[in-house]
Amino acid sequence: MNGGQNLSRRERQLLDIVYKMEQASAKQIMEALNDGSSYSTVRTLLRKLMEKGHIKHRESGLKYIYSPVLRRKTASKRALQRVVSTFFDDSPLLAVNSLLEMQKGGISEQELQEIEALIEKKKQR
Amino acid sequence: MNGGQNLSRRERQLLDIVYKMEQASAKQIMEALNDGSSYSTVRTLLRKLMEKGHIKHRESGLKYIYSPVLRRKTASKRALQRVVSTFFDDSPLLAVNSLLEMQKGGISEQELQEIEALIEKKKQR
DNA sequence: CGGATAGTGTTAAATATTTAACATCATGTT
DNA sequence: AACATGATGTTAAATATTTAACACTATCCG
Repeated sequence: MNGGQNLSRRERQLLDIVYKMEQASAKQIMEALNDGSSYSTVRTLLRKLMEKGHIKHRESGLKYIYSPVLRRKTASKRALQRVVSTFFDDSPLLAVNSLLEMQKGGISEQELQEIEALIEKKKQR
Repeated sequence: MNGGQNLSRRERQLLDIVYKMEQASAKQIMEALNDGSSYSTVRTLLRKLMEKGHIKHRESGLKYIYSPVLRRKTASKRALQRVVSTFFDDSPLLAVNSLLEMQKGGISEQELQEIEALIEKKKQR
Protein backbone atom coordinates (compact mmCIF):
# COMPACT_ATOMS: atom_id res chain seq x y z
CA MET A 1 0.00 0.00 0.00
CA ASN A 2 0.97 3.56 -0.48
CA GLY A 3 1.80 5.83 2.46
CA GLY A 4 -0.01 8.94 1.38
CA GLN A 5 1.92 11.50 -0.60
CA ASN A 6 2.40 10.20 -4.08
CA LEU A 7 -0.37 10.44 -6.55
CA SER A 8 -0.98 8.17 -9.45
CA ARG A 9 -1.55 9.66 -12.85
CA ARG A 10 -5.26 9.44 -12.62
CA GLU A 11 -5.36 10.75 -9.09
CA ARG A 12 -3.29 13.72 -10.17
CA GLN A 13 -5.63 14.34 -13.04
CA LEU A 14 -8.66 14.35 -10.79
CA LEU A 15 -6.99 16.48 -8.17
CA ASP A 16 -6.05 19.07 -10.76
CA ILE A 17 -9.66 19.27 -11.80
CA VAL A 18 -10.71 19.78 -8.21
CA TYR A 19 -8.18 22.57 -7.86
CA LYS A 20 -9.32 24.14 -11.04
CA MET A 21 -12.98 24.01 -10.15
CA GLU A 22 -12.45 24.77 -6.47
CA GLN A 23 -15.65 22.90 -5.68
CA ALA A 24 -17.37 20.15 -7.54
CA SER A 25 -19.64 17.17 -7.22
CA ALA A 26 -18.57 13.77 -8.45
CA LYS A 27 -20.78 14.22 -11.44
CA GLN A 28 -19.32 17.57 -12.38
CA ILE A 29 -15.87 16.11 -12.11
CA MET A 30 -16.85 13.23 -14.30
CA GLU A 31 -18.08 15.68 -16.89
CA ALA A 32 -14.93 17.76 -16.61
CA LEU A 33 -12.86 14.66 -17.26
CA ASN A 34 -14.72 14.19 -20.47
CA ASP A 35 -13.39 10.78 -21.28
CA GLY A 36 -15.67 7.82 -21.01
CA SER A 37 -14.99 7.18 -17.34
CA SER A 38 -17.90 5.85 -15.41
CA TYR A 39 -19.33 7.52 -12.41
CA SER A 40 -18.13 4.64 -10.25
CA THR A 41 -14.62 5.12 -11.45
CA VAL A 42 -14.62 8.78 -10.63
CA ARG A 43 -15.94 8.14 -7.19
CA THR A 44 -13.37 5.51 -6.46
CA LEU A 45 -10.65 7.97 -7.34
CA LEU A 46 -12.22 10.68 -5.25
CA ARG A 47 -12.36 8.32 -2.32
CA LYS A 48 -8.67 7.60 -2.67
CA LEU A 49 -7.87 11.28 -2.82
CA MET A 50 -9.85 11.68 0.37
CA GLU A 51 -7.98 8.84 2.04
CA LYS A 52 -4.72 10.41 1.04
CA GLY A 53 -5.82 13.69 2.50
CA HIS A 54 -5.83 15.77 -0.65
CA ILE A 55 -9.50 16.58 -0.82
CA LYS A 56 -12.41 16.77 1.54
CA HIS A 57 -16.12 16.88 0.99
CA ARG A 58 -19.12 18.41 2.56
CA GLU A 59 -22.66 17.22 2.21
CA SER A 60 -24.93 19.37 0.19
CA GLY A 61 -28.38 17.94 0.54
CA LEU A 62 -27.86 14.38 -0.51
CA LYS A 63 -24.68 14.69 -2.42
CA TYR A 64 -21.11 15.48 -1.69
CA ILE A 65 -19.29 18.53 -2.84
CA TYR A 66 -15.58 17.98 -3.06
CA SER A 67 -12.89 20.60 -2.55
CA PRO A 68 -9.14 20.66 -2.02
CA VAL A 69 -7.65 20.45 1.43
CA LEU A 70 -4.68 22.63 0.65
CA ARG A 71 -5.42 26.19 -0.13
CA ARG A 72 -5.05 26.89 -3.77
CA LYS A 73 -2.26 29.32 -3.06
CA THR A 74 -0.20 26.72 -1.27
CA ALA A 75 -0.72 24.15 -3.96
CA SER A 76 0.00 26.59 -6.74
CA LYS A 77 3.26 27.65 -5.15
CA ARG A 78 4.37 24.08 -4.94
CA ALA A 79 3.44 23.48 -8.53
CA LEU A 80 5.30 26.56 -9.69
CA GLN A 81 8.28 25.68 -7.56
CA ARG A 82 8.42 22.30 -9.22
CA VAL A 83 8.31 23.76 -12.70
CA VAL A 84 10.90 26.39 -11.87
CA SER A 85 13.15 23.74 -10.45
CA THR A 86 12.74 21.30 -13.30
CA PHE A 87 12.87 23.64 -16.24
CA PHE A 88 14.29 26.98 -15.16
CA ASP A 89 17.33 26.13 -13.09
CA ASP A 90 15.56 27.38 -9.98
CA SER A 91 15.36 30.85 -11.41
CA PRO A 92 11.94 32.46 -11.04
CA LEU A 93 13.23 35.17 -13.33
CA LEU A 94 13.57 32.79 -16.21
CA ALA A 95 10.09 31.49 -15.54
CA VAL A 96 8.67 34.99 -15.54
CA ASN A 97 10.34 35.57 -18.84
CA SER A 98 8.68 32.51 -20.27
CA LEU A 99 5.31 33.57 -18.95
CA LEU A 100 5.69 36.94 -20.58
CA GLU A 101 6.15 35.19 -23.87
CA MET A 102 3.19 32.94 -23.41
CA GLN A 103 0.86 33.02 -26.35
CA LYS A 104 -2.41 31.62 -25.18
CA GLY A 105 -4.13 34.16 -23.01
CA GLY A 106 -1.23 36.43 -23.76
CA ILE A 107 -0.48 39.30 -21.49
CA SER A 108 -2.02 42.61 -22.42
CA GLU A 109 -0.52 46.07 -22.26
CA GLN A 110 -2.62 46.70 -19.22
CA GLU A 111 -1.43 43.57 -17.50
CA LEU A 112 2.16 44.40 -18.22
CA GLN A 113 1.65 47.60 -16.35
CA GLU A 114 0.13 45.75 -13.45
CA ILE A 115 3.17 43.56 -13.30
CA GLU A 116 5.40 46.60 -13.27
CA ALA A 117 3.39 47.97 -10.41
CA LEU A 118 3.88 44.70 -8.54
CA ILE A 119 7.57 44.93 -9.09
CA GLU A 120 7.75 48.49 -7.88
CA LYS A 121 5.89 47.48 -4.79
CA LYS A 122 8.20 44.60 -4.21
CA LYS A 123 11.27 46.74 -4.65
CA GLN A 124 10.22 48.96 -1.86
CA ARG A 125 10.76 46.26 0.71
CA MET B 1 -1.36 -1.41 -23.22
CA ASN B 2 -0.87 2.28 -23.25
CA GLY B 3 -0.90 4.26 -26.49
CA GLY B 4 1.97 6.59 -25.80
CA GLN B 5 1.25 9.95 -24.28
CA ASN B 6 0.39 9.45 -20.66
CA LEU B 7 3.13 9.00 -18.18
CA SER B 8 2.93 7.05 -15.00
CA ARG B 9 4.09 8.65 -11.80
CA ARG B 10 7.47 7.07 -11.92
CA GLU B 11 7.94 7.80 -15.59
CA ARG B 12 7.13 11.44 -14.95
CA GLN B 13 9.62 11.53 -12.13
CA LEU B 14 12.38 10.12 -14.30
CA LEU B 15 11.54 12.38 -17.20
CA ASP B 16 11.68 15.42 -14.98
CA ILE B 17 15.14 14.41 -13.91
CA VAL B 18 16.20 14.06 -17.51
CA TYR B 19 14.86 17.52 -18.27
CA LYS B 20 16.60 18.93 -15.29
CA MET B 21 19.93 17.36 -16.08
CA GLU B 22 19.60 17.80 -19.84
CA GLN B 23 21.87 14.81 -20.32
CA ALA B 24 22.52 11.86 -18.11
CA SER B 25 23.53 8.24 -18.00
CA ALA B 26 21.31 5.66 -16.36
CA LYS B 27 23.63 5.63 -13.43
CA GLN B 28 23.53 9.37 -12.95
CA ILE B 29 19.77 9.27 -13.09
CA MET B 30 19.70 6.54 -10.51
CA GLU B 31 21.83 8.67 -8.25
CA ALA B 32 19.66 11.70 -8.84
CA LEU B 33 16.61 9.69 -7.83
CA ASN B 34 18.29 8.97 -4.57
CA ASP B 35 15.79 6.46 -3.33
CA GLY B 36 16.81 2.85 -3.16
CA SER B 37 15.83 2.03 -6.73
CA SER B 38 17.99 -0.51 -8.42
CA TYR B 39 19.84 0.12 -11.59
CA SER B 40 17.59 -2.37 -13.37
CA THR B 41 14.54 -0.49 -12.32
CA VAL B 42 15.86 2.78 -13.60
CA ARG B 43 16.75 1.27 -16.91
CA THR B 44 13.36 -0.30 -17.36
CA LEU B 45 11.75 3.08 -16.85
CA LEU B 46 14.17 4.73 -19.24
CA ARG B 47 13.34 2.14 -21.83
CA LYS B 48 9.66 2.88 -21.47
CA LEU B 49 10.27 6.58 -21.81
CA MET B 50 12.17 5.81 -24.99
CA GLU B 51 9.33 3.67 -26.31
CA LYS B 52 6.91 6.45 -25.59
CA GLY B 53 9.10 8.89 -27.44
CA HIS B 54 9.98 11.21 -24.60
CA ILE B 55 13.68 10.63 -24.45
CA LYS B 56 16.39 9.44 -26.77
CA HIS B 57 19.90 8.24 -26.18
CA ARG B 58 23.20 8.35 -27.88
CA GLU B 59 26.05 5.98 -27.30
CA SER B 60 29.04 7.34 -25.52
CA GLY B 61 31.65 4.68 -25.65
CA LEU B 62 29.90 1.73 -24.13
CA LYS B 63 27.12 3.44 -22.35
CA TYR B 64 24.08 5.43 -23.23
CA ILE B 65 23.55 9.07 -22.52
CA TYR B 66 19.90 9.95 -22.31
CA SER B 67 18.37 13.28 -23.18
CA PRO B 68 14.89 14.66 -23.80
CA VAL B 69 13.32 14.59 -27.22
CA LEU B 70 11.39 17.80 -26.77
CA ARG B 71 13.41 20.91 -26.43
CA ARG B 72 13.43 22.16 -22.91
CA LYS B 73 11.73 25.33 -23.96
CA THR B 74 8.81 23.48 -25.47
CA ALA B 75 8.41 21.24 -22.47
CA SER B 76 8.70 24.10 -20.02
CA LYS B 77 6.03 26.07 -21.80
CA ARG B 78 3.68 23.17 -21.61
CA ALA B 79 4.40 22.70 -17.94
CA LEU B 80 3.84 26.37 -17.21
CA GLN B 81 0.70 26.39 -19.27
CA ARG B 82 -0.63 23.53 -17.23
CA VAL B 83 0.08 25.25 -13.94
CA VAL B 84 -1.38 28.53 -15.15
CA SER B 85 -4.47 26.74 -16.31
CA THR B 86 -4.91 24.67 -13.18
CA PHE B 87 -4.11 27.23 -10.54
CA PHE B 88 -4.23 30.69 -12.04
CA ASP B 89 -7.42 30.78 -14.05
CA ASP B 90 -5.40 30.92 -17.24
CA SER B 91 -3.90 34.23 -16.23
CA PRO B 92 -0.14 34.43 -16.71
CA LEU B 93 -0.28 37.67 -14.77
CA LEU B 94 -1.41 35.91 -11.62
CA ALA B 95 1.32 33.37 -12.08
CA VAL B 96 3.94 36.07 -12.44
CA ASN B 97 2.67 37.59 -9.26
CA SER B 98 3.13 34.33 -7.46
CA LEU B 99 6.63 33.91 -8.84
CA LEU B 100 7.57 37.33 -7.60
CA GLU B 101 6.58 36.27 -4.13
CA MET B 102 8.49 33.08 -4.27
CA GLN B 103 10.73 32.59 -1.30
CA LYS B 104 13.29 30.01 -2.23
CA GLY B 105 15.77 31.50 -4.63
CA GLY B 106 13.93 34.76 -4.13
CA ILE B 107 14.24 37.40 -6.74
CA SER B 108 16.91 39.98 -6.19
CA GLU B 109 16.75 43.70 -6.76
CA GLN B 110 18.88 43.17 -9.81
CA GLU B 111 16.59 40.51 -11.20
CA LEU B 112 13.56 42.67 -10.66
CA GLN B 113 15.19 45.25 -12.88
CA GLU B 114 15.86 42.65 -15.51
CA ILE B 115 12.22 41.73 -15.48
CA GLU B 116 11.25 45.34 -15.90
CA ALA B 117 13.58 45.52 -18.84
CA LEU B 118 11.89 42.51 -20.35
CA ILE B 119 8.54 44.13 -19.91
CA GLU B 120 9.67 47.35 -21.51
CA LYS B 121 10.97 45.39 -24.43
CA LYS B 122 7.74 43.52 -24.74
CA LYS B 123 5.68 46.68 -24.58
CA GLN B 124 7.44 48.04 -27.60
CA ARG B 125 5.93 45.40 -29.81
C1' DC C 1 -48.01 3.47 -2.26
C1' DG C 2 -44.70 2.22 -6.03
C1' DG C 3 -41.48 3.28 -9.42
C1' DA C 4 -38.07 6.30 -11.41
C1' DT C 5 -34.15 8.94 -10.41
C1' DA C 6 -29.88 10.41 -8.45
C1' DG C 7 -26.94 9.78 -5.46
C1' DT C 8 -23.42 6.81 -2.20
C1' DG C 9 -20.87 2.29 -0.34
C1' DT C 10 -18.49 -1.88 -1.24
C1' DT C 11 -16.05 -5.05 -3.66
C1' DA C 12 -13.50 -7.38 -7.18
C1' DA C 13 -11.66 -8.23 -11.79
C1' DA C 14 -8.68 -6.40 -15.50
C1' DT C 15 -4.80 -3.86 -16.53
C1' DA C 16 -0.67 -1.13 -15.85
C1' DT C 17 3.14 0.00 -13.14
C1' DT C 18 7.06 -1.01 -10.60
C1' DT C 19 10.67 -3.60 -9.21
C1' DA C 20 14.54 -6.40 -9.77
C1' DA C 21 16.73 -10.96 -11.01
C1' DC C 22 19.36 -13.02 -14.32
C1' DA C 23 21.83 -13.35 -18.72
C1' DT C 24 24.99 -11.28 -21.70
C1' DC C 25 28.63 -8.52 -23.71
C1' DA C 26 32.80 -5.48 -24.10
C1' DT C 27 36.82 -3.71 -21.83
C1' DG C 28 40.68 -3.32 -18.85
C1' DT C 29 43.87 -5.81 -15.68
C1' DT C 30 46.81 -9.33 -13.80
C1' DA D 1 43.78 -16.37 -20.84
C1' DA D 2 40.90 -15.61 -16.83
C1' DC D 3 38.66 -12.49 -14.05
C1' DA D 4 36.57 -8.30 -12.39
C1' DT D 5 33.97 -4.44 -13.82
C1' DG D 6 30.44 -1.75 -15.76
C1' DA D 7 27.40 -1.51 -18.79
C1' DT D 8 22.98 -3.26 -21.55
C1' DG D 9 19.00 -6.79 -22.87
C1' DT D 10 15.27 -9.68 -21.46
C1' DT D 11 11.90 -11.38 -18.68
C1' DA D 12 8.74 -12.12 -14.94
C1' DA D 13 6.87 -11.63 -10.30
C1' DA D 14 4.86 -8.38 -6.94
C1' DT D 15 2.19 -4.51 -6.33
C1' DA D 16 -0.65 -0.58 -7.47
C1' DT D 17 -3.84 1.52 -10.39
C1' DT D 18 -7.94 1.68 -12.88
C1' DT D 19 -12.27 0.43 -14.04
C1' DA D 20 -16.87 -0.73 -13.25
C1' DA D 21 -20.56 -3.94 -11.47
C1' DC D 22 -23.77 -4.44 -8.00
C1' DA D 23 -26.24 -3.34 -3.76
C1' DC D 24 -28.21 0.12 -1.28
C1' DT D 25 -30.63 4.60 0.38
C1' DA D 26 -33.26 8.84 0.01
C1' DT D 27 -36.25 11.81 -2.54
C1' DC D 28 -39.48 13.13 -6.01
C1' DC D 29 -43.66 12.36 -8.64
C1' DG D 30 -47.91 10.23 -10.42
